[in-house]
Amino acid sequence: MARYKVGLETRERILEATRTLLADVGVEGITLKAITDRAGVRAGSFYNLFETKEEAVLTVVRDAITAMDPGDEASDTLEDLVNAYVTFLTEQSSMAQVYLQIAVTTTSTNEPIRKRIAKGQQYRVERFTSALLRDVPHIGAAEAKARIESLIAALNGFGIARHIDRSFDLHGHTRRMLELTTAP
Amino acid sequence: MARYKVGLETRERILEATRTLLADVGVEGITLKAITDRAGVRAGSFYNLFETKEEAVLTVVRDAITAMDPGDEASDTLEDLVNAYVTFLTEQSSMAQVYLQIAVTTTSTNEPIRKRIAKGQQYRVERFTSALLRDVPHIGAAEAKARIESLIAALNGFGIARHIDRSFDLHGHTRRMLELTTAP
DNA sequence: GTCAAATTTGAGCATACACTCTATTTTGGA
DNA sequence: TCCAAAATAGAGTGTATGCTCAAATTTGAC
Repeated sequence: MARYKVGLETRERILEATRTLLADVGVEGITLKAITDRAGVRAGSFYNLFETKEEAVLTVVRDAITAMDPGDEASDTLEDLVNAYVTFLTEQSSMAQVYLQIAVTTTSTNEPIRKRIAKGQQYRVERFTSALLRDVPHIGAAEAKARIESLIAALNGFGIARHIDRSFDLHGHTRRMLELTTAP
Repeated sequence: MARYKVGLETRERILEATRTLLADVGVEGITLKAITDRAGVRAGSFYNLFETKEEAVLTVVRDAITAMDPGDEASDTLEDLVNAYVTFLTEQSSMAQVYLQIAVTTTSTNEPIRKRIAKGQQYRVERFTSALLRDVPHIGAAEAKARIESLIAALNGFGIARHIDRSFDLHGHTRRMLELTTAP
């Protein structure tokens, strides 16, 4: 448990190294050597701060899931919410990358994590649905929710498409999807 | 190189074991022991057929990418193409799962594979765009392509959403997305 | 049934891996 | 400056991992 300032900084360096390795190389590239090399520390330092390598990886995974959770601002329009999500996908790219990887690879052996992700997605659906109903109240709650579920899943698909092909027009497709979702 | 019938069958068993392990456990669970246990063979048999573990994994990856490639039928409607894709996502679930995992985790170190996936996606975009233009010719080629890119990325996002949450209505959302895409 | 080719087994090898533990160095407060 | 707590380095340990290789078994054609 880090107490001193240098320990806290080392911890953060280790987590950042783990995160960028996950994003860059994938889970198979996560060895202790790769983490410590990237963080600029040695094994002893690592184990002073984390009990196991697994603990560091799980911390990064939890951070990524938490980072993808919507904030609690009460006054956002759907457009603001969508743009914030897309901005996150593009600007926090290693965090978003870790999140998408987890979302795809989470298996029955990782049931708690899968549920955590599903819960975050449901929360996002609720928040985006509320925002949509403020914009177009007459479409009804069930229709609004269905539209938002499509929207959010599509945005995740757009994030992946952009990863595969850098020329994918993430903002253009987001705008199109937003127009279709908010159509009266 | 398998010559006898039993060798060919063993090879297929090994590939299937590798594929289902990738889908079930992810790349970190791919050890030689896990593969051979699941395939019901021993290490020597494995290495009679594959030079390295990596070769077996890459073969499975390539098979998954190839399986996701659209077929060459010339007369399909967009609805047929979309339904075939979605059926594949749901019924060939370990193959689709491997594909989505590869798509998300492919990194700069796997540039040839990323390009292979991007090429397959582009081909799918072309085929689906042609089908859309047969349905609604007046929207123009650029608009049709943009709509199809959104559609395909969204379908992939739907596949992931269903993986996270089994209650995600894949067919319902697909239908909605298809209607929006084909709107005049 | 025979027999050469193919396949399979499994003991063993080298090494990468996660981790321990002790000596040394650094930090931070008095 | 002192000193206890915290942090760090790195040699070493045990084991999991990918793979080799020779003996044994099976396959398939004649």
